[in-house]
Amino acid sequence: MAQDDPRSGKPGKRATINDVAREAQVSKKTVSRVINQSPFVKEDTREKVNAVIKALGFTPDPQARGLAFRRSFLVGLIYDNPSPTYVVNMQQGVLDALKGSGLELVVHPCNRNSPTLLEDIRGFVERQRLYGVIMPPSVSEDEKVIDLLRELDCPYVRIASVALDEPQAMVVTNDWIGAAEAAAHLADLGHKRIGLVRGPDLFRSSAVRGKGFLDALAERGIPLDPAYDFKGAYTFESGVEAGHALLALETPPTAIFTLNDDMAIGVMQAARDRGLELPRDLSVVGFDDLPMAARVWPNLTSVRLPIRDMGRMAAEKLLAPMRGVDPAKMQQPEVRPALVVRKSAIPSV
Amino acid sequence: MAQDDPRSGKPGKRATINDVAREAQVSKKTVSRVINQSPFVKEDTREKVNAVIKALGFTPDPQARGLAFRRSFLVGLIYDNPSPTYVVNMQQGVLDALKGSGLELVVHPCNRNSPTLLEDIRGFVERQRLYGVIMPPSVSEDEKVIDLLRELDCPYVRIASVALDEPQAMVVTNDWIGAAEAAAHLADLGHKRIGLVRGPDLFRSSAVRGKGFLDALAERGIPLDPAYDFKGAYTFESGVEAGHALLALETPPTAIFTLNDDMAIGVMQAARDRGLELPRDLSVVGFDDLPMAARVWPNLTSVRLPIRDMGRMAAEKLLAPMRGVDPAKMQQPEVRPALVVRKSAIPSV
DNA sequence: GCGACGAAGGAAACCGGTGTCAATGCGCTT
DNA sequence: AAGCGCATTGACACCGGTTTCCTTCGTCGC
Repeated sequence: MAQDDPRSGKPGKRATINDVAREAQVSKKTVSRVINQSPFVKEDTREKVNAVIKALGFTPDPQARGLAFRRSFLVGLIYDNPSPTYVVNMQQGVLDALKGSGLELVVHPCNRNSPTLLEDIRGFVERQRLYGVIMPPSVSEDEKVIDLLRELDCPYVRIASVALDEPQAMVVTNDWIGAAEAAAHLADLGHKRIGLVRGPDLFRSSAVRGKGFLDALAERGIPLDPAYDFKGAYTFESGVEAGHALLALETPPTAIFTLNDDMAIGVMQAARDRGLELPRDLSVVGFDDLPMAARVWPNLTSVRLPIRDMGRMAAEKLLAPMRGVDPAKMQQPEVRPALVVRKSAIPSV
Repeated sequence: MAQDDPRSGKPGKRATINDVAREAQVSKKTVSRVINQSPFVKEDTREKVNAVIKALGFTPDPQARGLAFRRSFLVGLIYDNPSPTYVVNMQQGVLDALKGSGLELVVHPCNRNSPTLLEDIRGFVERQRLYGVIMPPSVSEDEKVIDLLRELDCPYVRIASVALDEPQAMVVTNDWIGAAEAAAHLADLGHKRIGLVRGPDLFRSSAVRGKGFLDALAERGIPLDPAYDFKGAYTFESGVEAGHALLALETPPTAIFTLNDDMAIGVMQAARDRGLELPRDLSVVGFDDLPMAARVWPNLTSVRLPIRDMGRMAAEKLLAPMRGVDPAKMQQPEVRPALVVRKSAIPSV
């Protein structure tokens, strides 16, 4: 029957809903019902329409659909995380989940310090009528941004190390346990004098990881000398600084746990600058397990977060309504970090 | 006058073109003309309309506009480059150029080895009616993909180390000169036995960089021992392999140039595994200048490509028609890599 | 046998812009 | 003064879907 249609097979022309309707001898509204899985279509009709859709290779136009729906089929990824690895893995995870859903991913980096942050995001979300937004830290921890999204009535999912929102709008990572495992690892290696290099307060992860570390040490009866507690900035440079500061102490630590990998590598750099041999003279453990961690010498022991999975889970939460899943009833798989033991931390002498 | 409009100031309702038309007492077509910078609008009218647009905070709906234009306001970034740093920097550059244009960036990773690559891209481009596409290597070098985009009548800009297309559809990087500078650097340091670790043939950059290296050495009368010419895979692991292969030779090279940083770091790893001390026993130079290059020990001398700028330039080429610039007449700033000298290459003993 | 009701499907308006084409008004020519 | 050409503008259909509302039909209860 397709050959009765003068336009079938003609390349360069996309089939429209009207073509399908004509070919299937139904109204376009019925085709629309089939597309949108309306339950008010007889089984026969549905099959007939689906057959024509397949024969014509029809795909509904997202723009037209979006116009009518007053909502686009675009998911925004709003991020301010400076780590390329983090961003790309997160994107990948989100795309994994979006595959086949008809949604596309629009990336939107932002700067939390910018005075125009809110206008910027408002413009983006409002103009594009986003289907939803996914945000990793630290922008996910900005309540002003969240308030804005609520005002704009834009669904969102936040990724963070603390449950800041209702479960269906959050993917929570258990950074606490990751840091605790790292601390336990160092303690088990016999270290007593363990330094801590934190991140900036702007990141909730810094506080959570720090607490995990302290709790694990406390459990083992190892105190944290306040002089061993250094506040860094999650940057390589601040790691170098931290390394020098801690290693210059009269009785320096025999091991240092940094709350991210960039700082760990900075600490290693500082140690080497000071003539120490690694890992003999200093054990180091990081957090994030960047690709770099496996490349530096000595290979860095670090805590890995399943970032891609986190992105996928966030997107799945966003899609839950579309899939007819009650988001409140979605299982909440815990995101557990894993300690990746390499060579930068060895038994204390 | 805005207060005459009962809807002005009402939050939650976006102003439409009809609101503007009513308020400005013109037809919506005229408003449309103003939006689209049509020259057939009297100056008075244009100003009046613009005033109302500003007063109402009107922004045209990209979906509606796209529907009428039969083209969306989305730019696709189709990539298969495995390096997160590369991808994120490229994204940033593209976004730099897109800022204020009303276009958004949709990311679309792909796999050149996938049998569904073409269908995948076709679906993406056709369904979204993309405004244009930007492609970095290696997918930018896939002529099947390019043919497809031409068939779909989708504007594109390719980024590559070889001029594969018309100038307005290309951003060409001069990888040749980057590699030549690296080779010259090693030669100037007194090295005579210099090894080369290439990338896979799938990447044109590998051939171009390799040629730059060979040309520079030839110019200095230094031959490349075929045994020193190793074909890697642009991966860390292949770098390790290359390092072992070259360093196991009876008279191993005193310096190794790898065509990317991942392999350089692999070579360094292999050297260390074999008991060599770096950089004393082996000089290494890489290409890409990943963030990692400045972190590893010894800090890696490498060739930096301005990836963000490349992304920006590519997007600017895509935008040229919209901006009324004749793309053939755009200046073609050459993308020159720069050798970043660090500590991994030192004078030959 | 008849009205009520729910399922199934269709006609027309609508989402918010753009294209087409004709109408208007103006200055200038002849 | 009529005619002409150009700059400006608007009416209306259209882009490709969805929503609203209405019709039709088969079935059920009384």
